[in-house]
Amino acid sequence: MITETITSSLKKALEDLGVSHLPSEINLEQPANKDHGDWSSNIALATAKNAGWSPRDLASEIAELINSDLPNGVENVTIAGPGFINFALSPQWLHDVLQTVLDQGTEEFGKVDVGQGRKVNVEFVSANPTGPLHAGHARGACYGDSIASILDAVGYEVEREFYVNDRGLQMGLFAESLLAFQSGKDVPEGGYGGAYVEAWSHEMPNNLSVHEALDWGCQYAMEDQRRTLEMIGIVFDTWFSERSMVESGAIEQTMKDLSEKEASYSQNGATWLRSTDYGDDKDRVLVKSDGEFTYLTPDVTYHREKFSRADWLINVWGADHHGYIARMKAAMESLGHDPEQLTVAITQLVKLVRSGEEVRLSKRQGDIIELREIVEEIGPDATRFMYLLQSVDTKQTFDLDLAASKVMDNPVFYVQMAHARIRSIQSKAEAMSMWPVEGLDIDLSLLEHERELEVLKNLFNFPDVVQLSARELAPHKIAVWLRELATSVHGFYHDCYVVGDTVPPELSAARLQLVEAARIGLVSGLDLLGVSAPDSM
RNA sequence: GCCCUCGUAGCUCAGUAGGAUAGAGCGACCGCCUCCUAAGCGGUAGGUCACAGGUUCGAUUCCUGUCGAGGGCGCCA
Repeated sequence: MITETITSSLKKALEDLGVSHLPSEINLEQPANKDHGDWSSNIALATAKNAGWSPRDLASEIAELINSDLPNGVENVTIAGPGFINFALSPQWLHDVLQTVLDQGTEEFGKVDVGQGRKVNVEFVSANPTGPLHAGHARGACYGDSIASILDAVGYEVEREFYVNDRGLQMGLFAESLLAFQSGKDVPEGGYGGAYVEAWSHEMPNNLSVHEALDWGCQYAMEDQRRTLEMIGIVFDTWFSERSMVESGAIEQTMKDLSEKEASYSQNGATWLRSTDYGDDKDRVLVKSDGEFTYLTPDVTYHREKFSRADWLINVWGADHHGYIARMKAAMESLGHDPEQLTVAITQLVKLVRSGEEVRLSKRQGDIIELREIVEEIGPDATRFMYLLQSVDTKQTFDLDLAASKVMDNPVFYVQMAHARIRSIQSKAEAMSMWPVEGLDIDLSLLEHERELEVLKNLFNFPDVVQLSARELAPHKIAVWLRELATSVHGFYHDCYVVGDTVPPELSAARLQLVEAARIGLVSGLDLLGVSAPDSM
């Protein structure tokens, strides 16, 4: 690859000049400014001081050495600014990129093997089975599914998991609320009064015990949530039941083990986790003085169970749960697990805006905005793309009008449109028997238009973007890259006619190759976000 | 009081394992269709990267502090 050629030429020049103390890796970057060449190195700036040179002199010597024996594909080397070394390349390297993309196709392009088959468990959504999924669940749902896809692409063995809180106080209240609605009584204190509870209660068979109503309600809610998630293409491998850990005795076992490791103690009639031993602010109650578990205890058991199935655990939690991280890590550490192998990704809140006004999510009134409503309003693709467009570290303002609009302002349509245009070109070429191209000699060196090279540069970046988004668990980097690729595709489309009377057949053939590579790029990126690539808009 | 995530163009947001003149979309203004989707392309205007120190050849990026926004600090989940 060309970048390796450049770095080895830099290394050789540095050796020839007697510069030691090289950094472990020589980094190259693509300068924003085209006057600075195709690739740039700051190695002279980084090493000059130790070597006793001025950065600019060192850069100048390096450039002279490389210029005297230019590596294949490099046209010239110049220095600029405080001591940057800039490489101008012939377009050949981009034609190589094109060929690689075509050879790899959508199955391979952008995939690498940094995970090496290690098992990662991504737990997300995990909403209580006491009602439909609402807007607040959506960001974590889209995010969790996308990072799972990205980790899969970089070689991890991924399990998507939903933790079902099918026992405990909330479930009891939910069951009683269903029964109350069914028999026309008042909802119990702290119960669920939403309109959906009343609607569901009419579906429920009569004369159920509280226990039976709980089972029924849990199943009904899970089924409702599963269908909603399916609407946006999210399918879980595992739905893990909290209750199953009571029945199997796993929770009791965990209590016993914590006690044996002296990670827990009794005080004031309750059992406490000694979480301050591992950096938590205060110790936490595991078993209340009334004998009931707190929510923490099954959850600790659950995480421990997950560790028996995976090498790396990722939890996607909302910002309101961040205070919970320390105690969970402390619990895992006291049970002998490495807290570094538990990653908690926090998603900040989303503010929904419609007609320029914030959509209030008032759960107390029961008038929650259901995720289903959003998907029905704007469609699954817009739902996923809009949620993933932005870093989950920042509060998001989600404009429902924009997401629903079928105009260029809408990023998802902009990207999908690029794909639709490509398919349009391909079907036209197909009708003229120019595509697919078979067995012909295709001269990719005909591709030297600025717009063509721009598309190829973006394609070149994709594997790095995938790795970076995996390392940082940041799907928005994929979304941003897709917008850039789409921009270059629209520019190419505008300035470079592919199939037509005015285009020489050899150029058409070469451009059709580029079009196919761009298609592979768009499909590959969209796939990681769970967004479709339609043939027409 | 302590902890977490933020503060970048009028708006919505990228960018930062330290790099050259800080980017995109929208909105505003000005151009571009006999031909593959004008659902597009190009250009102009718009910034003390919240503020103040520090480290560095170089800081929007790293460190400290201040201010501002949201979230968290339960024998609730």
